[in-house]
Amino acid sequence: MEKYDCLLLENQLCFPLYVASKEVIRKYKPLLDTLDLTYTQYIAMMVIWQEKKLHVTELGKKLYLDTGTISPLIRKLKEKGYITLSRDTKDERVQIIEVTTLGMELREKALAVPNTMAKNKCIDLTVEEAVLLKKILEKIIENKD
Amino acid sequence: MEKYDCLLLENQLCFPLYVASKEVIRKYKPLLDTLDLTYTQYIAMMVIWQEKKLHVTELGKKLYLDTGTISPLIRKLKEKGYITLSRDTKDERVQIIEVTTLGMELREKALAVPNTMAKNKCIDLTVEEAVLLKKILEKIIENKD
DNA sequence: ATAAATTGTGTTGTGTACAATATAATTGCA
DNA sequence: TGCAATTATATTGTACACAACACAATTTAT
Repeated sequence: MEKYDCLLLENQLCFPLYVASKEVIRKYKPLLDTLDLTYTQYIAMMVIWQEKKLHVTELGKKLYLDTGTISPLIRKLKEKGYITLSRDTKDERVQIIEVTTLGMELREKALAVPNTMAKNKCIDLTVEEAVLLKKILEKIIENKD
Repeated sequence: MEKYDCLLLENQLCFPLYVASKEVIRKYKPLLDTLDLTYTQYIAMMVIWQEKKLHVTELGKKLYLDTGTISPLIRKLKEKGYITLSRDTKDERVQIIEVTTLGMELREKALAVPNTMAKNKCIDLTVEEAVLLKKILEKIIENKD
């Protein structure tokens, strides 16, 4: 055991985590391109499809994203016509995101994304591995200070 | 089982992967700040500390990074004085990265990073979980087209 | 009621990421 | 040999990602 072993790339856990994350997002890219969505826009739309109507802050919290990321993101989704933005009359600071008809139509097309990912075995793990991986990742995420 | 369940954020594997990766990098940030390194610069230095001398393309391959990312990255490391850049006389296209004395001194300070991460249980997993996680992540990475 | 603290959002600056394109140097092959 | 293909790298453009700062609206405490 050498003194510098702890600084070898191959001994890091953070590095395969970082690479795997990017690789998986890369696998999504060709599918998302057909919807004219980026990965971040895609996960944002997932929340919006489910909630139909929510605050910008709620979206940021669910996605673990900063306002500096969320602000331009929702502007893009609005430009594409998938959402509308308005202010809460009760609290003028709050911006309300609402999905449009076009946005809900996109959901139908988006069904092809997880289906194709599964069919093409883009993340080729056994069910047990996938379940375990998800559990361990969630443990890391919960471990936030 | 609803038709749209496959589009729920909580049913994705990609999302916790993406969040966990960012969270772990976020944990490194205060430690890396003391070295005036970003996370990407840190993993680049790991390879450079190990190899002492290598080509830009080799570095990119090891880090799974594009030239568009590597180019400005090594420029920064050169500005900080941790590496020198020169051209291979045998092949003028090739740019050679070499670690400087200052770069090797940084390695000593950098030992504190993995040590502190471990001490503070920044990724608080059991040894079995960590080993398993690494193995599953590497399986995902190998599954590249 | 009013100053202080908090909340919700936006902006700016720095640093990735990567696709697409460009270009010069080198290699391979007819 | 000469030219096409390949290789190594750089640049440009788009889109995050987040820290730091700003600011207005709201809430809290006195």
